[in-house]
Amino acid sequence: MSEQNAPDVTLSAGKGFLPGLALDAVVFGFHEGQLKILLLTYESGTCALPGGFIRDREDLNQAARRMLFERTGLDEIYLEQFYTFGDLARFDPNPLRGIMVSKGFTPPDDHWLLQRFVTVGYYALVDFTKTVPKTDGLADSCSWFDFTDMPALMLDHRVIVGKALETLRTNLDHKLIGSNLLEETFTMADLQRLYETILGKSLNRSSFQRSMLGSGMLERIDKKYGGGAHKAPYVYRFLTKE
Amino acid sequence: MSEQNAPDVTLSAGKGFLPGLALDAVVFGFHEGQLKILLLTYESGTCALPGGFIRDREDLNQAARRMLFERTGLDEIYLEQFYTFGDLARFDPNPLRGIMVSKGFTPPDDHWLLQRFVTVGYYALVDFTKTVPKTDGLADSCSWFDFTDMPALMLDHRVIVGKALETLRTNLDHKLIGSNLLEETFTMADLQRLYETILGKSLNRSSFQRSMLGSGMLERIDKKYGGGAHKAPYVYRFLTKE
DNA sequence: GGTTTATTGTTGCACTATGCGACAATAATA
DNA sequence: TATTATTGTCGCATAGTGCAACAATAAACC
Repeated sequence: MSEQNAPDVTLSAGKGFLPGLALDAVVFGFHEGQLKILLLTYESGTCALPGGFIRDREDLNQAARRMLFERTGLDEIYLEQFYTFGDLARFDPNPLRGIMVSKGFTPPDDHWLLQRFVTVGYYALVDFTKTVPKTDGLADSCSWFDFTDMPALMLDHRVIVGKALETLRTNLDHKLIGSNLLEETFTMADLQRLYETILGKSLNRSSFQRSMLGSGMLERIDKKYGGGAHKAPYVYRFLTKE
Repeated sequence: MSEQNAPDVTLSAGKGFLPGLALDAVVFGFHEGQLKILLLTYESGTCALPGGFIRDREDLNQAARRMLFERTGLDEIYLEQFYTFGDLARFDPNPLRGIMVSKGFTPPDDHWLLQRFVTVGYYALVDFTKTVPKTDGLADSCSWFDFTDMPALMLDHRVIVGKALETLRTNLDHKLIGSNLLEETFTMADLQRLYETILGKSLNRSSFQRSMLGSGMLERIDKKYGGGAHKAPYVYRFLTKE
């Protein structure tokens, strides 16, 4: 749980929000051959997933979209709920208390944000180039990190990230994951690098090309010149935007 | 959400439980070629999924196991969380109020069970022959229904069942679903019937047999005599109990 | 301008997985 | 003893994929 939206939320005694329930999002991006993740950093030094709370009269999934819009400036994000984390062990008020104290606010022990929270995990796929990360009230910054070079995260957020990646991997073939992480047009090499990065293993080039072309998801558009001292690759676009 | 465990829970004002959060389980069984589902029936005529609440000092998944043990008498159940339902539209106190009234208890409008609940969905696979269904405080009975002949369900429970089946289908190959729904030993025809029932389509017999044997999951044990006027089939057992 | 270099698009071959049909084996029944 | 229904297995056609090879070619180099 990343109890953001402070100070308004911090001071509100939780009024207007569902009690004990939060949501956290693993926001994936892809840029220059690197898988990226959006994280909040705090003055106290810790890092966390962007998260939020659910309003009294708001769908759970809608709350996730609202929170993501606040963090990324993006509407119509590819978003999927993947798991709800409710272990008792994730109940530890200290990290958040430290953050609040470093912001000059010393909460009482029974502050609503310091109670036990169950959190619903979402993962989102966004176009890195179109995202405008924006911090929330408590955090110091909201920014991209290389997935392979992630800092330590608050509470069980690392576990949440792990499960998100796992889900992303198993969904890679069936859902239009590429079309949400890449820009409008891309080369076959771009697409393969994305797949290899997500799966964490290298793929055979000709097999990959054949299967992608055979799937009928791609439209070949142009040729891309200026890519280096070699044959110019075709540029593709996804046919099926869902 | 099936707010069971009454009357104790009903009258407790929700003390000792996480507020606004419930869990519901889609319990699958398989018997005589039929997929089964465990449902609660109420005096008021409605039916619902077995469900429960999470204690203050209890893991979410542990609460699901506890609730399932109470309903089925089974420990060590194959259990998987698949989705959390939090639409505002599922907030409708009337069905539950009706149930309580039919039990002779007229709750105030602000009764804790009549507030909005988010529910975490689980599906469970159990050995039909070993299950001893047991009702809870509010329900009239807890019993098996043919999956193909399910009554109308309370609130959005039908949607929950649908998503559970969907998850079950996609997991059918990768997880040891057969070993949890069948008895210790079975014939290849039994196993194929299970797969066909879950997938909702017929499979080619020889291909199915070849792929199952090729997977290395099965151990051939005996021959089963007395099955009819035909060649006796082999009896198999799953090698990998996880 | 000719040559080199790196990358791309494509094809052939081997291997595996699977749908489908066929056939012999066989346990109970008539 | 013959019949019947079901089972275990095999052969063939087809689709998908890993791997290697090869020609095409845009930029860089001399």
